[in-house]
Amino acid sequence: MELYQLNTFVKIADEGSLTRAAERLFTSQPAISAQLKALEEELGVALFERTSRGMQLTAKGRLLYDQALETLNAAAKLKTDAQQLQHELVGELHIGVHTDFDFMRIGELHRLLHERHPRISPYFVQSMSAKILPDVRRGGLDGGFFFGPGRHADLATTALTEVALRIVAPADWQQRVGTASLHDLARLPWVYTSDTCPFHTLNQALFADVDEQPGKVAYVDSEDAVRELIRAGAGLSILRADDAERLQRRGEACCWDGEAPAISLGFAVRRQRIGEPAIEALQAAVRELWLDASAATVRAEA
Amino acid sequence: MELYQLNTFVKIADEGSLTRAAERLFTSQPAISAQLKALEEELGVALFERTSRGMQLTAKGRLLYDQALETLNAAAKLKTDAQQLQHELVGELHIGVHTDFDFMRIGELHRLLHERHPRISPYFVQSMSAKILPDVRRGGLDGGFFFGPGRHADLATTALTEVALRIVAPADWQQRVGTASLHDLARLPWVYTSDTCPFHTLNQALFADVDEQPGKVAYVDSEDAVRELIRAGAGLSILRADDAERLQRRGEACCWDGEAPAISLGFAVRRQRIGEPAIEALQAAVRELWLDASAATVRAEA
DNA sequence: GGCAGGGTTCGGAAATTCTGATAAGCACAT
DNA sequence: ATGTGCTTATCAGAATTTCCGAACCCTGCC
Repeated sequence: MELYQLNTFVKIADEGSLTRAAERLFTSQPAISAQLKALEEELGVALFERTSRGMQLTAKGRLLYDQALETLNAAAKLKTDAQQLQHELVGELHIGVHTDFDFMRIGELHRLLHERHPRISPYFVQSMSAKILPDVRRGGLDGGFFFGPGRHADLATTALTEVALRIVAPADWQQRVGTASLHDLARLPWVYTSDTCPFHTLNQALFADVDEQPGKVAYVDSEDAVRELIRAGAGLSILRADDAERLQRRGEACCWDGEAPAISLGFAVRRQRIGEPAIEALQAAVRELWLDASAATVRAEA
Repeated sequence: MELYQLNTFVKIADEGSLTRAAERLFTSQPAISAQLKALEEELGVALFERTSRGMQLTAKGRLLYDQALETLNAAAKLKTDAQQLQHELVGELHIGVHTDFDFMRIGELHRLLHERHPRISPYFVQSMSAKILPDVRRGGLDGGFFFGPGRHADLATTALTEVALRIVAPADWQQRVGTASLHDLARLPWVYTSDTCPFHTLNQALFADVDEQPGKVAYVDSEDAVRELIRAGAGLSILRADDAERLQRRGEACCWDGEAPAISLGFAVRRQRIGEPAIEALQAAVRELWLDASAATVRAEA
């Protein structure tokens, strides 16, 4: 039993005649006669009554007609859906996000992707720069944001912007930190997210001139934890300037007045996968969001 | 796009391998490779990712897999349903009933037919002997009950039973009718259902000896109307004995004490259609109900 | 009785599908 | 590195299926 047989079955029933059905199917009358005969034999049911004026559905034929139509409709839908999919991007994108979702404008990114490619399901996974880049390289993530240089032979990275940083301390350290020099700060206890964290690298660069290594150090595994330790008075840390100033406004921390270097925000995908439509779409959306002038304007207005 | 292609699509997806799918489909690996290729080209969608260890559904393939399965299931259901129908009787039977449904045990007949042939829809149409037989001959009815001889070259009739009749009169005619002779009755007004009604013929036979024709006559078109006219005091009529006696018990009529001939109850189908399974089934059910000893017993017990 | 319009059957042609051998790619073990 | 074992892709020719055109049969109608 094949679809073309069901189709001729339905057409014969609609037309009530082999001859007319043959015309509508652009074939010869004996051809569809044979198709129908084969179908009837396979089903073991006489679908039509042959009269001298054409073909008339039998009672059984009428019962099966609806099911034939259903089957054909299911097949037709499959085909049109497939051809719809032809030029669409479909699938999942796993995207590593290394810091606050709102700062990273993940909502906007999601909307952008969904508008252009409604059949792509993005998964945003919170992680750290230090874990995101290896995950992208290994294929666990399709793309990811990161701080720092991010130089890898097999990663294609896009520099998005520079993010201002500040050195923050617990709120009641205002006295100790206010006028301190870098040299002074180095003696105080520090908190990092991990030793592969780009902030850590940055820090070491910061103290390269000062030949003094930070005193007591705590390692935690998220920026949330850093903020918490600062609130708890554990030590200094480097945070995004906006983050730091918000803490200060709330009285949960104080900022060191001196210069802290900016860090570059980037987005990485595997170099090997460049050319894949979904990867291209992802990169395009990220670039549009962070680099495109018009998008930036929209953001400023919002 | 054909069902066999959808089937191999699904099988490949299930097995994750062309080779294994080929085995399950009892064909060669190149054959299904070609089938899949043709399907993918027609849909314009890559359904699988070819890896060195087999075939893996793409995201689009996964979306279309369900629809392919649905289509195949619809087709499979069509086929099994057809093969189910193969040995079933399907269709409508229009059956003419010329007198009370309960007396004709139409409920039992329906139950009998439905048990044996659940896909047959019987339509019981109330009519009169005089209309039923021509309708059966013309094909408007598939079968019908009738009173009287029912001799027709193109009808196959089954004699079911003899039905006792009685002559009834309005309740307050007790005096006029009680000891009357046929000769007396002939002078009184009569009511018939129609002049082609077998009762009418019967009546004329009844008065053949008596050379006196019934006096005033009313024609109506149903037994209900006859009963109504008797209640209204319009005239005499012939009714089934059970019917007549029931009227008498209720005080709505009185019965003439003399002999009234019985009339034969028959069932007719077109002779030409003997051999058609549905017609045979109908005849069989009617005969079983009216002629079969065991069925008669059951009726007596009930 | 002939005609027209319908469906069926037939042999040969055309198209499709299948097969078996072969090639080529990848993973894993040696 | 090399070989082995697995996979899928491709090809030419064989096998099968489907199709066409011409016959034929049946029925209803003139």
